[in-house]
Amino acid sequence: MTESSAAVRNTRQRSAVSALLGEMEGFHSAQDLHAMLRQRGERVGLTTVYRTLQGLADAGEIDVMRPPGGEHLYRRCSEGHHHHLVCRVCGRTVEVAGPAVESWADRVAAQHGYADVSHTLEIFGTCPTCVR
Amino acid sequence: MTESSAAVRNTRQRSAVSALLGEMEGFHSAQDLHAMLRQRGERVGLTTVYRTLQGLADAGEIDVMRPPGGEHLYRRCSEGHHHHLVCRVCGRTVEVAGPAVESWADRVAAQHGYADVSHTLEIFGTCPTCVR
DNA sequence: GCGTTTTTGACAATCATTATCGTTGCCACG
DNA sequence: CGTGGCAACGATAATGATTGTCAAAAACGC
Repeated sequence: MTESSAAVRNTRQRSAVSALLGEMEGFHSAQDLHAMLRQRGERVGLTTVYRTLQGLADAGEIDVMRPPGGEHLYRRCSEGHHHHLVCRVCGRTVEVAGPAVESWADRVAAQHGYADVSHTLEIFGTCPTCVR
Repeated sequence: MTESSAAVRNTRQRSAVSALLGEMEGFHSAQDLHAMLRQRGERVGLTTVYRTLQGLADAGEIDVMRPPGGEHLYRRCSEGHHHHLVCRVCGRTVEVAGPAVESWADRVAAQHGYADVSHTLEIFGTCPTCVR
């Protein structure tokens, strides 16, 4: 503890998870990602996948979504803050940005005296393909 | 089967859950509600509480929230569509309405051709009391 | 290279929710 | 008023994702 370094080490497993997310489109569950890494021959423990995903999520490098289905879905996505429009049939996802919503949320929270504000917003619908 | 009635029967348990929700403020988990019913002497099974809550949620009579913590929280709340501003420390909740957000979500979804649109929005912050 | 410290990973534990399935009670009709 | 059908109930077991544990392995700084 005499050290003050960041203490984030660069490991093979972390790179593998990060790389995989870089190639993937759409959302995947932790267990999905774990299975994919296995298929690739990467030897990574499920626990580590969870930990790595949490770390990345904390660092803001990936996005987490909690669909009604229950399991958490992770995805590497563009930097800024944004939300998702998800097809409830096929799962196709569109990233949407809503500056108006952001400011509205902050304003409302401030009106009630709430500080350190964050929010989650997800839009569900049926995409054009699945409607037909 | 010759009948076409709605087949929603009026049971003691359903009334109990509904009544309890009517008296409660704030959000409570299914298990909380179950425990409270027990304390009152109402004999209701946990399974039934879950089923009833789901039914009420489907009917739009109560609101469901899925905080990052994991468990679902239920609350009887005002009729119209609205969202919640929740203190992440003490859990105090404020109902907020955002017509602008509603229309924005619908508009964005429509732009991408999505139909049958719904959305979830929750705002988290630290309430004035907990800030100090 | 060496020691320290983080990280890993197999497994068990947790915990809310859901399924099962025999029993109970509501409701309608005779 | 009695009865039969059918939905609801409820105790328990099952599910399944996530988190905790802890010894062993690996990475980083020197």
